[in-house]
Amino acid sequence: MSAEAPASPAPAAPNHFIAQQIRADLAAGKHGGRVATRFPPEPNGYLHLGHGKSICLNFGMAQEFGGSCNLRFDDTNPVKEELEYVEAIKADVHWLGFEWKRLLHASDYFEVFYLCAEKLIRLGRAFVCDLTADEVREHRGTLTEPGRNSPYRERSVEENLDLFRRMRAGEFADGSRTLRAKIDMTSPNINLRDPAIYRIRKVPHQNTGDAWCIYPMYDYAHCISDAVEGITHSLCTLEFEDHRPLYDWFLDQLDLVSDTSLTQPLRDRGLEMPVSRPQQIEFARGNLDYTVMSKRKLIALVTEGIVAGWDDPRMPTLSGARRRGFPPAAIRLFWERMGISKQIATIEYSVLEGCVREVLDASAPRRFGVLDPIKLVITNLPAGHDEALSFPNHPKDESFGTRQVPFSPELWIEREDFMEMPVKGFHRLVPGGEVRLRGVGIVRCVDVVKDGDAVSELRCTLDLDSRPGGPAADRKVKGTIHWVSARHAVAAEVRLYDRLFAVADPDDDTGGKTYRDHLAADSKRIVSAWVEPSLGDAEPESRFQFERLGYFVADRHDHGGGRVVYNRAVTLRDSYAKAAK
RNA sequence: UGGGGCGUCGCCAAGUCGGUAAGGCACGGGAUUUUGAUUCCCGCAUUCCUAGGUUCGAGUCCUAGCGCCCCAGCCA
Repeated sequence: MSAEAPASPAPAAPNHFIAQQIRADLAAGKHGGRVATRFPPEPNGYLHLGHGKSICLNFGMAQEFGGSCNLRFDDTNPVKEELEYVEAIKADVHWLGFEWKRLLHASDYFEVFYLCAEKLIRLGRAFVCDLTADEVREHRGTLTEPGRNSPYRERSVEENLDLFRRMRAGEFADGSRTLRAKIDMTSPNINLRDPAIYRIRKVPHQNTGDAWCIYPMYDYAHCISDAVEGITHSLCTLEFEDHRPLYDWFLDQLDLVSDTSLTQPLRDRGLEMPVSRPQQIEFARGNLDYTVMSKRKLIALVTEGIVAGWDDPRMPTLSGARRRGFPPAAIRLFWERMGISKQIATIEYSVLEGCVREVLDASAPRRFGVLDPIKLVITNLPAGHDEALSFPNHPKDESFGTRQVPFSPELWIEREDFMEMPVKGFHRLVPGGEVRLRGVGIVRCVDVVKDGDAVSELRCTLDLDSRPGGPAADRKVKGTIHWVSARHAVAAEVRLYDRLFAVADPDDDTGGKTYRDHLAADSKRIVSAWVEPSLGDAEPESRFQFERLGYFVADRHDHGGGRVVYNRAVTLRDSYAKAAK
């Protein structure tokens, strides 16, 4: 778990429609004043930024209203899910800054689901169906035509009970039978056309091993899980809106609140939780432009080697964002800024970058690094001059303290901070011109040494009176540039990341294109940089502002043990570059 | 052509008893600045998908359209 502080400044209380609903429920005395939510990922992939929205919402609402939020793995389909993802998901939720009340699995409730199914059968509300998957499809009808009843729909309760028990006992082959709810094959809502409740899958489950060979379907398992966990508000995305009648139907038939026999298996195991009658509320998932978020495409990026893995800093996964150097507070701020509504919306990537800058501006210590070096020699200082200059670690926050930065007459400066033939509006170093070296004083470029066409060295004189504390320390010059002492500099590998996709909507497949055709050409560049010594032994995952360049993070995996490796999270806003366009 | 949703500024998003369009981001302009960063000012929807209607008054109510998203897994 990370040492990240939870939210920084207390944001205003959210007032979106879900918060309003919860407030109203609280005021009406529903659930005895309790608020309980849950984040229910299926452990079949890594969490991405979109999941972040759901995490922030669910944990955020619990936090806001003095309630609790559980982490529940929705592990009802053993053929798709892997234990490997479970640990990654837990780490991501923690990293984002949240703590669950209980860690649970839908599979914790398998015995309850089973009891509930028998109850449904006894109620005459469920039946064992022998139709094949194809036949079920034929009977279902279409969007505009009603479906037809299964020929097995009118089996007796006794026969259904017998068959269902034998399904559980493993007497039948995979896919040969299902347990189905008996609702209405003519419903305009296709979800209500006798949906499957249980299917036969003779596959070992990551938690229950081979204890079961029948597994419950999502619609059935989810609402019961919510109820037995005492969830009060079950928040999910818009596509489940027309599943809500089914969610309510199961719960109303089962009446888990009064029928305590159904939850006895939990109490027997010491899993004591208040049973509730939860309410499902849907909100729009969060989309980000310039990125793909579908699990399928994310997997493809990884398996096709387009990126270096799930936590490649260009990936929209939470682990990718982490490795990129995005602070968790920035991701929380981002989703808070987007808000919660029912409008399907795609937020601009620049909003995310803005949040990262905002959080990092306040929290990242400043440092010097030169990514594209050119030598600058100060000729009026003894060659052996060696001095330690004191710099504040943060321009606006003294609590960050100061640090010593070694200074000598041979420096590295950024190649783009010098222009032999300056364009108008260029405020940096030019032949014969002056510029301030941050914290050093004003230098004048007296000579340009070239190697062929390429500038190899700038020879400058330092105005000693302009040094800090000197009589001309306040003399104004147009520009200030950063530097690193060549003698003391530490070599670093710096990875410059940019957006993975070149177009705002990589999912747009008009003209037969795929997201692969929209990949940006230069989303990753590696440069050899010179950085100030203090950056050499920083802890992995420490974030800094390299002055005038951007925010960088010491790579989680590759930095340390002799290697100095930084990833660029985001550049600084650059109004000069923007104006030049 | 069935059902469920959604349409307010470039991008998000408030607007909840109908009372005369919040806020954020982006953008434009200016100030401060030893980061062309940050910060700070100022500007930025006579108009709410369209067309009718009700009303003294409509983003909010009514009617008719239009557009977009989701649903026909023994996936979640």
